[in-house]
Amino acid sequence: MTKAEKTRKFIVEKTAPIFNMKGYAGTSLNDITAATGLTKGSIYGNFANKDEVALASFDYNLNNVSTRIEAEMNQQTSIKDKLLVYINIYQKFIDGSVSEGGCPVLNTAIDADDTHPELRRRVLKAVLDWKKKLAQLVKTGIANREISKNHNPEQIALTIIAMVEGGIMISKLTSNTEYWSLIMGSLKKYVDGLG
Amino acid sequence: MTKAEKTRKFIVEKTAPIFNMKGYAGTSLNDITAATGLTKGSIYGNFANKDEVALASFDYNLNNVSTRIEAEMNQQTSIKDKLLVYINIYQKFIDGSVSEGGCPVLNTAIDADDTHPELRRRVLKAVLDWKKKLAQLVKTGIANREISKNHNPEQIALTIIAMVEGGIMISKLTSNTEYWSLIMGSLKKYVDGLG
DNA sequence: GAAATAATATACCGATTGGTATATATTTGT
DNA sequence: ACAAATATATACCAATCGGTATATTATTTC
Repeated sequence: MTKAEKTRKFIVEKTAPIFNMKGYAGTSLNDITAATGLTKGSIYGNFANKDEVALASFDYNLNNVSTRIEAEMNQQTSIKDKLLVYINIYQKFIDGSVSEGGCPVLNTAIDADDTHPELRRRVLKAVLDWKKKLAQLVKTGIANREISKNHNPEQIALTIIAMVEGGIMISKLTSNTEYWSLIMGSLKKYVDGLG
Repeated sequence: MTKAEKTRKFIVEKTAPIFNMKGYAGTSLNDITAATGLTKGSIYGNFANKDEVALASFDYNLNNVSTRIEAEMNQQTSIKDKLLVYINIYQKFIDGSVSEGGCPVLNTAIDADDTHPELRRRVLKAVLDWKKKLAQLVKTGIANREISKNHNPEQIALTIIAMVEGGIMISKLTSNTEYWSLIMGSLKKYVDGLG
């Protein structure tokens, strides 16, 4: 790994949480230099512009989250338990240990959908990939007879995503983890009821 | 209504959609003057600063949405139908006829939770009020025997809010109203199952 | 309708915005 | 170790940021 690659990575690691918390417009180059201790010249030696830093930061935040989820899923054997991994990592979503500032998919979707086409494109892809992955799990569950076949995999996938993201919004805003537990309780009942 | 009050209202009406779309940091005073056709002097003659315009805009957007929801609820007789009014106004949420740029509760929660304490306070109150109202409806439904008594009203309220807001995020991002229908299909099933 | 008052426009302020040209270090390959 | 290449820092740019003092124009009130 060359020096520049290391620096690029370093910049992204320090900057990604800021973009996740403050959004694209709310994050200034001054924020970036302050967080990294580097100068503007150094930032622009490694990135063409603020957009490139924001996009790399989103990719980093997304990768962080999805890697963690995937690892958690791999520890589960049944499809239903895989669909429910979100319940157990709520603390990490809310306290910031996975991604400071909450879920980058939710944050970026709201931040960018009316303002930043390229960022929107990436988060759109993230949501569609997520949906696809969950729907595939459901299909496997139907093939396994773990889930009864009268269910629509896409609908289940979308419902899970909506409950998770809506739950993150509520829990983060209210700083109330009990709310998260209640919403996830409904999600568990929903998934259990698919059998 | 004095001239100044009219102007204040006019400024908010023209500016509120911009704040809803672009967020607090993303909306500049130039945006405000461009949208109203007024000058900066006129804006600052009616508002102390950008914060006041943003707060008034949020109040306006929130009032727009909750007035519309309340009207819709009043047309329904059963508790379950009241809990499901969100389904039928999805078009208005997504196409912008209720509030351009999507749901102001969701947008402002994400925009302000890490950046703007006063705005956060207001949207927090909005969510808690919403939860309280839905929980109260559920309690009435339990008293009516429309909903069975083994249910937790607060949990039901939170679950509905999460599904609605998560559903708005997904539908708005993907511009796919079919996704909204599928998620609301799950919500309907959930509410119907409370009986 | 004139005087007092309230509302809007003009012209400006310092600070900050994203971005760049160039000089100075620092790595890297030999 | 030394040159060539790369990476970082300095110093600057025009444009825009939120905000204000003051002048001008409407609107009330008598």
